[in-house]
Amino acid sequence: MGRSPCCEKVGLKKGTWTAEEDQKLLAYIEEHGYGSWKTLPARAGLQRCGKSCRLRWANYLRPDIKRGKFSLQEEQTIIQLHALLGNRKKKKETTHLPKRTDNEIKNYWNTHIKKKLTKMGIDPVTHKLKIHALCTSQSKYTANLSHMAQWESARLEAEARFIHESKLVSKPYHSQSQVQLLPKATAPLPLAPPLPSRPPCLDILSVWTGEWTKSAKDISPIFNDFSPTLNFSSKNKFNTIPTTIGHTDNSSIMPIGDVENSFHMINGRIMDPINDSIYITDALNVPSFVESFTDLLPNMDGITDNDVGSYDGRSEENKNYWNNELNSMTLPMSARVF
DNA sequence: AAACTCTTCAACCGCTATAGC
DNA sequence: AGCTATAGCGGTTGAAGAGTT
Repeated sequence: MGRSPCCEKVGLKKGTWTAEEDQKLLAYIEEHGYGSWKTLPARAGLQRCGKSCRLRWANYLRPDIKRGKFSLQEEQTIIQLHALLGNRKKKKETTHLPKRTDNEIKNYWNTHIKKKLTKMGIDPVTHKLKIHALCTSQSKYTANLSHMAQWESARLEAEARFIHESKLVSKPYHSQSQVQLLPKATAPLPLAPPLPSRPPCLDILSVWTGEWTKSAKDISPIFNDFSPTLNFSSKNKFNTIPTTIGHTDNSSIMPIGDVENSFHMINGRIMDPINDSIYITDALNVPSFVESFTDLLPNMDGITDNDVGSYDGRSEENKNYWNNELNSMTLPMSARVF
């Protein structure tokens, strides 16, 4: 009762659309607009069900659709969002790729990205290591990639929490972080919750970028010495590097500049592997986490690398997006990874 | 050049969510 | 509150083209 009969049941046409049908649908929508898909086919003179017309319009005839090969930027956005949101959020992905249809994104994920991740030894569903991959001749390479995929997945979860927590703690602790800039003789800092900075880390997307231009054979040597600790590098264009970091006892404020350092992440804090002490990032020099993270989720159509520097105007919109996303997302304790 | 296999992607299916009565 | 109509989503299918033998 509740469902409208399908095309088959009412004897309507199915299958590939003809140019003539397209023309009829376009002409009708241009004149009357779309909506009320149930009655539209009859009024437009089409032997199709409304659902078929709606899909044809949404996935093919709509004038603002971008066609052709996906760009690296688009691929990265899809992977990033898939890692965070999973399969059931194609609609969210289309909001970041407004000129691509959900069907196109879904197809591209299934036929290209999923396959490529699998080839790299990464489970496209969990973004984690596929056990059997370790048995292959490229075991070290695939293990490294998988390791990074797990870190990426864990990082995304942690970052989502950071946003949430930052909404609660960022203002009260701003003054404390400023104390860090004072000379060593000032009062010791209290232990603060992690500030909403984005720790630099290896990024699976960087590997993906490499895959665009290099074969696995070419890039595998880079990861031969990959260790269980995060390898921080300022060379990654996606990372925002804090200019200073310091111990919680304020005994030193250590500039890191271009120096590569290895740290552990424990409970969302950056840990010194030698002293096992906690670093606090300099909030004055680090963009808010929301700003740095949402830089990974650009609506970049038509925007070149040169434009990125003046792209700050979107941050407010993106903050709102991620706030909404977090409000709709629950992060159980079991999901905590650090 | 023919037969076969693989890949891609438009279109469909079946389900859920939601609005309106 | 319950029913119906409609929109929209994820999963799947199959035709067509590309690639391989």
